[in-house]
Amino acid sequence: MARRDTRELILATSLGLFNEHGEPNVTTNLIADEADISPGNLYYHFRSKDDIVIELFKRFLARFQPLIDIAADERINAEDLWLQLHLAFEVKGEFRFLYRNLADLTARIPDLDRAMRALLERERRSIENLMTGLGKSGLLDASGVQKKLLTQNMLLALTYWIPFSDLQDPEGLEDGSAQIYGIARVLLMLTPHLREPESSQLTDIAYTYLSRVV
Amino acid sequence: MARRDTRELILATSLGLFNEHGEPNVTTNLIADEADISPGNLYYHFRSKDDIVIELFKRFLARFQPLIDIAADERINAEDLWLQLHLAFEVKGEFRFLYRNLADLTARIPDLDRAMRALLERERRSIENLMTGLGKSGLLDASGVQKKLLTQNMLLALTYWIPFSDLQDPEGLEDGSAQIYGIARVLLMLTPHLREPESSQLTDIAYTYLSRVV
DNA sequence: GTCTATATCTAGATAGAC
DNA sequence: GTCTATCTAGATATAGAC
Repeated sequence: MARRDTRELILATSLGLFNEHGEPNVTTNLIADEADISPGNLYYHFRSKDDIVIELFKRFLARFQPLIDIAADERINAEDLWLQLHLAFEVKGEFRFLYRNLADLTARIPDLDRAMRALLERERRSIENLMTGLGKSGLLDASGVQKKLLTQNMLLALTYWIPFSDLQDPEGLEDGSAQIYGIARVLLMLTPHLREPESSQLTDIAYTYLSRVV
Repeated sequence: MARRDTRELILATSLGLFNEHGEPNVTTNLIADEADISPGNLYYHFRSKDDIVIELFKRFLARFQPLIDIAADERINAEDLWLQLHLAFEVKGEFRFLYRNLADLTARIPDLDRAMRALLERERRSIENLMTGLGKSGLLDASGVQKKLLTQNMLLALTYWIPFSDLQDPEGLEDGSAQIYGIARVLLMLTPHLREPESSQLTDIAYTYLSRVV
């Protein structure tokens, strides 16, 4: 098999196994076995197991980073917000192993630690930008402290809803229903602080999508 | 040293190290070293490392279980709710290693998996009881779907705020400020759905406590 | 590029003396 | 009850043939 193909095969296999069993529970031998290659071959393509994790993280970042840069723009309507959340949860679901063992992975791999901290910070700023935009439009009614707590609550849901859901109902992530719940969850945090009619509009949109999976 | 003392010493040392470094990163040799005993002695008192984890979980449960049984009662005033949340976050902070590696610990230790699932379910019901009580008193204004999402959001924060906070600011858990934020965070989810004057009352209480740490 | 065989290392756990 | 010494298993990673 061509060099490129095997490398991609290893990555795809690793991602699947990592997501299913958790990264610490997946050995390099298992990856090789599942990919129908030898352990030695795996180490021809990757220097270490951490190297695989780092490469997967890069792929995740390439997909995810653009999504939060969009939100840094000023105005955003309800449909856009939904779509953006949808894409965000979708990508995080595809790379959910990263969030399942976040603390240990960052403790073990300094590069990942830096990158993940930076990413969380960007996400936080992205949410702040969103709220600032809503505030300027006179749509958001919340004090400074409320905004701060609200931001952290949304970030918490954006970070840990996927692992939390995985814990209780792993299948929900496969069929996409868990992602829908995640979106609705984040929107519900926001709507009580929005002025009408936007609050009701966003609530309606959330309910419409929710009705597909409930 | 008496049998009892050494056993307790091992547990206390393990808890400290687990919380600080994460359970997977703490070896039995390190525990023994830190406790100034031999590895062999450790295995005289505990059959396995998992045994230590299970015993610590039992201690956690003995502290935590009573807290959520209180909430299952009908009426609860704002001060009680605050106190209950405070105690809950305090205990979870003391045993935070359990939540940092929740998925892997439950995957590895079947007894812990069952117990943790049962605990999460009890917590969920406890929150539902709280909201049902508030609804009966005419204080809570939320639809069925909203209640469900709100419940899950609160449970998410109750489960993952501690690890999330640990990730960003480990010291906040030592001085207790992270716990205060956790409480305010959960209360803020609830207040937008409460009728006046209870909503404002609860918000004021949250702010009062928050002002101590901001 | 890929394989088989193996080195290395570390963790959990045990044996047996004291 | 506690120690020292050691076993064993399993994981990452490498060496060298093909």
